[in-house]
Amino acid sequence: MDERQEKQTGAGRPRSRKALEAVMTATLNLLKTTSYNQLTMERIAKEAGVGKPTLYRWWSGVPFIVMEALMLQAESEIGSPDTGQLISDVHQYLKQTFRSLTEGTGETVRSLMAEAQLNPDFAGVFRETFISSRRQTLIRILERGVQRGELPQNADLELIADLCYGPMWYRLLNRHAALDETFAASLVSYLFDSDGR
Amino acid sequence: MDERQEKQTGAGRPRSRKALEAVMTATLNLLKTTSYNQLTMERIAKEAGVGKPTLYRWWSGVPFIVMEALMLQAESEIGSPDTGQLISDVHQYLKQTFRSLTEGTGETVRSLMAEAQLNPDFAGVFRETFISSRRQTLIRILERGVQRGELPQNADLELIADLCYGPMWYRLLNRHAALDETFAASLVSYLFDSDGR
Amino acid sequence: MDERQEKQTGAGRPRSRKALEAVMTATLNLLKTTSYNQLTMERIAKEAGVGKPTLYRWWSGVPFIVMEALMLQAESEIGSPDTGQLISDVHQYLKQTFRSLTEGTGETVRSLMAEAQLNPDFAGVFRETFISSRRQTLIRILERGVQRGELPQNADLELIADLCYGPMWYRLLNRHAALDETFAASLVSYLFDSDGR
Amino acid sequence: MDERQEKQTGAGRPRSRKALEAVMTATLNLLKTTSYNQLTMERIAKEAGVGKPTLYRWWSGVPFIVMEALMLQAESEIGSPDTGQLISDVHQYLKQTFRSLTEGTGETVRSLMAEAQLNPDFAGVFRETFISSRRQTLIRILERGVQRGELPQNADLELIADLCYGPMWYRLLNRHAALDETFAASLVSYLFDSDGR
DNA sequence: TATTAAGCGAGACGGTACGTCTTGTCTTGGA
DNA sequence: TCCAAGACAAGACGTACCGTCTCGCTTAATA
Repeated sequence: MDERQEKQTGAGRPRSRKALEAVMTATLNLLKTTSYNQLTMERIAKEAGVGKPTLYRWWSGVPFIVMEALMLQAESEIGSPDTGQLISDVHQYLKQTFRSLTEGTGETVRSLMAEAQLNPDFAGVFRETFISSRRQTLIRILERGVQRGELPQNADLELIADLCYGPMWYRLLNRHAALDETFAASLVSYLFDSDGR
Repeated sequence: MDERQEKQTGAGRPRSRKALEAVMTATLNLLKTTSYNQLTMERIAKEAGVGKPTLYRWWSGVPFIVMEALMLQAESEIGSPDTGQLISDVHQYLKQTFRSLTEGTGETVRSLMAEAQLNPDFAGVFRETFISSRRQTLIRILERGVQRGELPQNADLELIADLCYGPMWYRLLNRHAALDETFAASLVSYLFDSDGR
Repeated sequence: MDERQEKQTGAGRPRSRKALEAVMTATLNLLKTTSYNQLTMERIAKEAGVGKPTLYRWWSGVPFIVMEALMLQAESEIGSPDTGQLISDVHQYLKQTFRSLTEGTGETVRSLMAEAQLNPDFAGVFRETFISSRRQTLIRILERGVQRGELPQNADLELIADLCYGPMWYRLLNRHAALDETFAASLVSYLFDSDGR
Repeated sequence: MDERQEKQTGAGRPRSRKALEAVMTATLNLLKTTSYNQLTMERIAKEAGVGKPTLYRWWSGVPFIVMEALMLQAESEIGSPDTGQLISDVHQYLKQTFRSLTEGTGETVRSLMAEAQLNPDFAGVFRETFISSRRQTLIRILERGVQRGELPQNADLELIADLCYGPMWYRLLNRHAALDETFAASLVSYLFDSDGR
């Protein structure tokens, strides 16, 4: 994922791990006190005590830095539950995800999704790095459901994934209702429990 | 929708209809050839042959202009189908909406949603003016379904609306799959047809 | 000097004397609280409760209004002394002029002179209307001195006028020293009193 | 005269000599074809091929740039004559000064003096940098006259300086008569030659 | 151990867009 | 018929960031 610290062919000073860490820390600090759209390369550089060229050497813009900082922070915060039952796996997973968004990173995640719409260079990276991995986790949970016979062999897992993630993103972005446990329960119930209708 | 030209309390030159129209036209023209995030107040002013202060007198920024232009263009493009049957009403409505997004305004709508994430001043206006009206249309369709007995009296219409709009926005923003007729059909089938699973 | 309030030939609403007076009053009021270069046509119009086009109908810019207001205010504030003696006439006249500048209009007069440098349209009017009349007053005092034999028949009165007014303007504009009575006395003494050297 | 390029405390890209020179050249060029009050920061930036922030980094406005350009151009154009005689020294000095103003920089100098009246930030700098140095030159000439006994020990040199510079500025600003050699001669004669009256 | 070249901070650079201000003209409706 | 109110096109203002560049200092692997 990161070919940056290798090479080191001949002489010369190696790249400073310290600078990278300072940037990540500074970014997370700034996100605590200011909103995403107030972040600029200049501010991050100043806060991290790092030169702008250093920033540009390793990242091509603010959203790339923020995404990396976010993934570094949230690393393995959300696991993949395996209770042996589809409904409770999905329920668990959604609850975890909602909580993570509500309590912490929601604002920033919203901003990154927004950035991905406006910045084509970032869009691809964001989807393949950030979104895709989480979607895969859900798809794997669903696949286990198919194996167990809880879903039909020909179930459209992509559609079901959209039906789980779609409403989540919709509420996250549109803010017309909370991403709380009630919502997770209703969602799971409506989607998987025939009696829930 | 626009109470501005009514103010006209006493004296004073009234708002120039010509300038307003020039701005709307220029904005739509620019959107045809450039992407949303290349739009600037200055470019719009120049294209419309209008002074910047005139722009700022009536709109507080690019997204507000774009939203108004979009609503003016799409006025009544999407109707509210009434076939007498819930499933086909929803199907019809989603198909219409998807087509409108796919063929024309999708790019710009995505950008406005993104803007709403990054620009708090715009967020409220966007949701209350743009999103809300369309959501109401769907809710009304669902209510008719309840009246006809196609949905139970206590059905959670807000949840169902989220399950319709959520996946749409998710695909629009995340671009991992098309907003085509197949998707509309699958969605409706999964949500309302017990045999569709 | 002012052919504006006459005519009133046929029908129609007569021109408002009230508006003119309001402009003059408003201008003088504004000059009490703000500096000349903060004056704008718009601010004067607002303060006077007058439309901008009305302002432009009668004056072509801020300095023209200010000059008229100033002359209206200072009308006959400075007389032409006639003590029967050249030296005391000039001394008297300079003292009067210095006092008027120091106590009141100095700031504004400085600004008008500055404006005349930057604004060719104003330059001519300013010199012919404002400066010239005062210069003539001094020249007349000097001529009386020639008639009385206090100055030689071939005295260069223009040069002497420059020697009186020049230092005054120089100190007014350059502010390196005060325009006080001592200065008036020294000036007269150096210029007219052979023993004063 | 310019302690800016010496700062260079530690790191950082040093001030670009090229940019500085381009600005000076562009300013002098523009002054040849347009009048001072048509000069704007934007035009200078464009003509010099320099960004506006670079201009504002080093100068706080148009008059500051113009003054620097003028001083750079006129550097040591006017010397301090020393003929051994007061009258001819002053005469020489005034002739030089008049010629410089008449042939070249007069227009711009007038404008700067005007600017100093309207712009308090500029006023101080202008007087201390531009005016003061020239006044000192004249005062030194007069002091030599005192040492030689051509002027009394207690002569008021400041007054005499005002009597030389005052009429010059008066004619420069008021334009009622030329700044020619005749004027220089009359002035010197009236001020220093008892028989000249 | 000394050399040496890359990485580093700082920050100036040419640009672009911002949102505000003022100018002088115009267009209404009310008096 | 004249006016106040104020909208209009134009364009300069001074600021904030952008992404690139040029410095001189620091630092660690190579020789």
